Amino acid sequence: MKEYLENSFDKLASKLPYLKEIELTFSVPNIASHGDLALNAAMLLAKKLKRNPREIAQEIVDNFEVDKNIIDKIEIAGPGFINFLFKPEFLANIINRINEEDESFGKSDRFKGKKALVEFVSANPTGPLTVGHGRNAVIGDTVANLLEWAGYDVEREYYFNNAGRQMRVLGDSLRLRYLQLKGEDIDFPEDYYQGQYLIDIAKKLYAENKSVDTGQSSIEFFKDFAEKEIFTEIQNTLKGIGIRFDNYFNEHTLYEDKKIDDVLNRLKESNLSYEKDNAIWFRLSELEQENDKVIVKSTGEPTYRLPDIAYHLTKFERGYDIIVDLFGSDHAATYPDVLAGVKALGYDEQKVKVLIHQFVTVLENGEVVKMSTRKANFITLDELIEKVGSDVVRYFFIMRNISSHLNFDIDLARKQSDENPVFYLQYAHARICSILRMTEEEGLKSSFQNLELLTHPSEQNLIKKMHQFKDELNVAIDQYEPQRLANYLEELAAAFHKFYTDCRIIGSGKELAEARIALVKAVKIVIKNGLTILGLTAPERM
RNA sequence: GCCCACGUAGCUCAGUGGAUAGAGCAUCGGUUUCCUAAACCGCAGGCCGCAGGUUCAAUUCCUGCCGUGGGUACCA
Repeated sequence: MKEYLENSFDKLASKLPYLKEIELTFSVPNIASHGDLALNAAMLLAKKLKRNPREIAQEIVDNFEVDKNIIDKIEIAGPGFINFLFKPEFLANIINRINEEDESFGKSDRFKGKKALVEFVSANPTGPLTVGHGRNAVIGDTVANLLEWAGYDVEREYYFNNAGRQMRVLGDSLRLRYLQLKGEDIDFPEDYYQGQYLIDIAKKLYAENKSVDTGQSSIEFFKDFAEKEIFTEIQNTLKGIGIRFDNYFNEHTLYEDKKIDDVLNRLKESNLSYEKDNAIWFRLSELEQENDKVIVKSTGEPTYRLPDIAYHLTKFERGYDIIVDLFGSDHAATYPDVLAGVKALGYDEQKVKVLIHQFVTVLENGEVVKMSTRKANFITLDELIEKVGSDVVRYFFIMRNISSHLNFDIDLARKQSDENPVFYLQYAHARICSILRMTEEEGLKSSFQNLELLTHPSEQNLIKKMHQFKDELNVAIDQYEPQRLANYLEELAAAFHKFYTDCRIIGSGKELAEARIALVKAVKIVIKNGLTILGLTAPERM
């Protein structure tokens, strides 16, 4: 219906040129008596035209060509709102469309032919994924799904670093655990990786081979072994919530492929770097940043900024139209430097969309669990999936605005598992499937012949809700706000459950019953598609 | 100190500058001879952190303050 008004107003603008001066936004009023869509243009124009807003509204309405088959009523209300009320028969046509388009209802080709890269998770293989990584993983995958529905060709990428100090400590931690298994009395350093998972890996190694060389030069071997085990584990965890990556990008290849040297040379040529105190500095103060920062330490080792810039250049070179980076707020400080570098080297940094999600606070037994991979004290994503299931995990991580802190109360998610919103949505779907099974037994079919019989307020409300699906989807896509879709689906499910209690199908007369079946099938499709985008299952029975 | 995000009902949180600020949970009460009660209906619950400003209109935009979290390294 929004589409219809937008097109109509495009035409109207040639008669009333001042309409071109403002952005026309049709919004769904929160009070039903205010119509189906409202336009606030008259108020916006009042000042510009120095005229009374209600008078302008009247002029707009007078010039608007009303198609009686589509629009029921136009009203001017309040300070100058123009409220449009649509003909129920017109609105009901969406039931046909949804049934026809079926599982592609909601897909668009707005960005057809465009390539997108979504980089997420990107945890280094030093331990199992935690709950915090879980939020990142689910948001990233859902954003990728949304982009796909908007027509993008999307690649999911995981960036990692398996070199450096962190990984050496990991390797040495495993070496010491291995020695402990051999019965040696080892004083395990406090700043080493304390987690049980490394003891388990040591046990596995020990079972395979009891005489591994454990001299100082063996750290590399232990590192490799730990990395391989941990990475396998990470991939299994991700598989458990339905996430797969197209690419795993190893930071190390940036060195092998001379990308790092390349960046260094280009910065130097552009006079954006200089040497001081034996280190190489990045002249960020020339790039609207606060201070210059070190990119190569006096030890010769690069700081994280250098490979990050080199990595982003490869993203540009690979020809994506849009580059999405997702990370937690603890990394929020790193990206301005990287973007400044990218821009200074001549790339369009506008293509990079940085999404920063806030932390997850995990509560268990009423207490906040502090997360640290290094310390043994963390809850793994695996444990969480095992406790509450993949669907609940995905939904909980996506149901809130990504810039809000998220409280994940494990006891609550588990204990109230039959009262949480995930099941509310899924139950609506299962209920419809059940209805369809029953009506089939009764010999009733879906029919578009008598959709005008769907006049009950609950039916009308349901139809109008379905009209909003694409709008909500577009907002979720354009604003990178997946929680929009979750909120919408809850509203749709509520509208369905209300319909279910108000309107029966079996026993309501063949014509009405068959129209209602068509309606309910459409709802099923929308819920299913929504759940699919969110990465959840749509159960047929519960 | 400085930078970023957040602050909405008892709790967890929705809310593209618009009309009477919403939902779930928790509390209390009601609905099943009938397609799944994992549902529906009702009661109650609010200085939208505080103070200014912009606007015809501010929970929404701007400034300051307070509170929470994160960042502020030749750690990533």
